[in-house]
Amino acid sequence: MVLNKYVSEDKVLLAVDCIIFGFDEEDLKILLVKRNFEPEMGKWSLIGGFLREEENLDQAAIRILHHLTGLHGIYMEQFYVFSKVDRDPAERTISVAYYALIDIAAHDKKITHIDKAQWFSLKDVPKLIFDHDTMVERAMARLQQRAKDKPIGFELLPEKFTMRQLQKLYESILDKNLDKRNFISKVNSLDILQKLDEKDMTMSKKGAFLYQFDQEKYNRKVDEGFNFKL
Amino acid sequence: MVLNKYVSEDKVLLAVDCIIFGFDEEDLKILLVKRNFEPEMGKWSLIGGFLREEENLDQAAIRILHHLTGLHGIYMEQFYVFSKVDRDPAERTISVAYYALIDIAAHDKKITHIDKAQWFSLKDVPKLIFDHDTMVERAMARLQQRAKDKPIGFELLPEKFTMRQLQKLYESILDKNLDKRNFISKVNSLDILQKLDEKDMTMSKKGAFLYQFDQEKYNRKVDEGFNFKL
DNA sequence: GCAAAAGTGTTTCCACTACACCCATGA
DNA sequence: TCATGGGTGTAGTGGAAACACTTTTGC
Repeated sequence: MVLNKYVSEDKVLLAVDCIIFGFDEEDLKILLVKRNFEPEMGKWSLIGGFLREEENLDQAAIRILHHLTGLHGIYMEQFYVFSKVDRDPAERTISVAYYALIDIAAHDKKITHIDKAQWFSLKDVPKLIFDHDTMVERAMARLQQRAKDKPIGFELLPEKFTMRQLQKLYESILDKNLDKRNFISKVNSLDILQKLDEKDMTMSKKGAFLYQFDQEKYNRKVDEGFNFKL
Repeated sequence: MVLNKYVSEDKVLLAVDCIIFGFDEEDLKILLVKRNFEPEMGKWSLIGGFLREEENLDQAAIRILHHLTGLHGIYMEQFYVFSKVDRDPAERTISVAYYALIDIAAHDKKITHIDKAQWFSLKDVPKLIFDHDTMVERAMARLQQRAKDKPIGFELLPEKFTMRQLQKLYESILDKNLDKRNFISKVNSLDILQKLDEKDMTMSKKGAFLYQFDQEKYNRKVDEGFNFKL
């Protein structure tokens, strides 16, 4: 028989909040919703929900993201817990924050059906409820850090993309301009992209070659202890 | 009036577990205790406790560390949340893991009064309860990462230390040998140490100069956006 | 005088940076 | 023919790594 020895301890509500990053060829954005319950109903907020008895936090994050956006198979990573005593005025709530990376273009139809969900450029994020502003800041910092040692950028792009798109994405994440030639040779040196025979003709008359992330090659390199730095 | 709209949500126990790193001139170690309550009484465990209503997680971590070791003013950092459904067989418990860095020598007297607390070399850690092994692994990974971009190593050394000690510490953390000359010139280039006129005579006939971390200089450099990399 | 740790510089190499021109095409 | 974005190479610089000998002094 297993005794419950913890009966005298306080229990708390454990929330999961998601910072959903997207990229639309130009700008890094996050997805926000108008909160439809009290407190702070009608204000802009991250999407979130509560952990349930039968799931772990990763599962909760996936469930919440899926429930509110219809999206599956999204890259998510837990990055920090926010626990200020009065962060939620309604009740003591601890929130585990996750960030998610999605390709806006591929999933836009699914998302836009949601009432009151809207993409905001990072430069242009409104005041959010509770400590959600802090969460966004911190998610951004973590994303910048991660971008430098793991090729997560690809999660934000369509399966096929041009070098130009990739560069613009990294410029958005790192918030600085990069040199075209240097960027390309760095990326090529990683040797994790497949150059396709197709071209993207939407951006120029000449057309730009499309590339594709090669997950297998990447996995092999990770196994070999290859040290990614972008 | 603020309504509690969350009444239907599940509440959970939120634990804090601490991976306490120490360094003793030779080896990187962690502090473990023999658990004195059920379940798993008598097995080796990280120190931990539960979050209380009136505190945030950082405060809880500080309280728990202080309560079990008598130590104050210790460097601590939250690094991950563990939430597997059955991680604690007694009851659903989510654990927020912190790592702490302490100077064994300076605090050893205080710590050793604790029943059943013991330092273990990292190479030599026994099987721990629950998922504490995973926590230790992950803490170690985080420590290695942090050591590279923030001079946290000094938290593990006495106030005054020799270059040799500092090097051995970094060798322990990074788990690889470093070149003496390269290490010293890298450290010197950071320009955050004060060389003292004193020498440590315990390790050699010649004696080795003692150094001291210069917090002010460091803070100034951080403000100036200096990019630490060790 | 020798063992044991402290201290000290130089060279090599590679990765990062800066930088400018031609190409292909549709209009 | 020209405007637009696509594509390509090189030289210079700075930090990281490799590397060996002399100094001090207690025994």
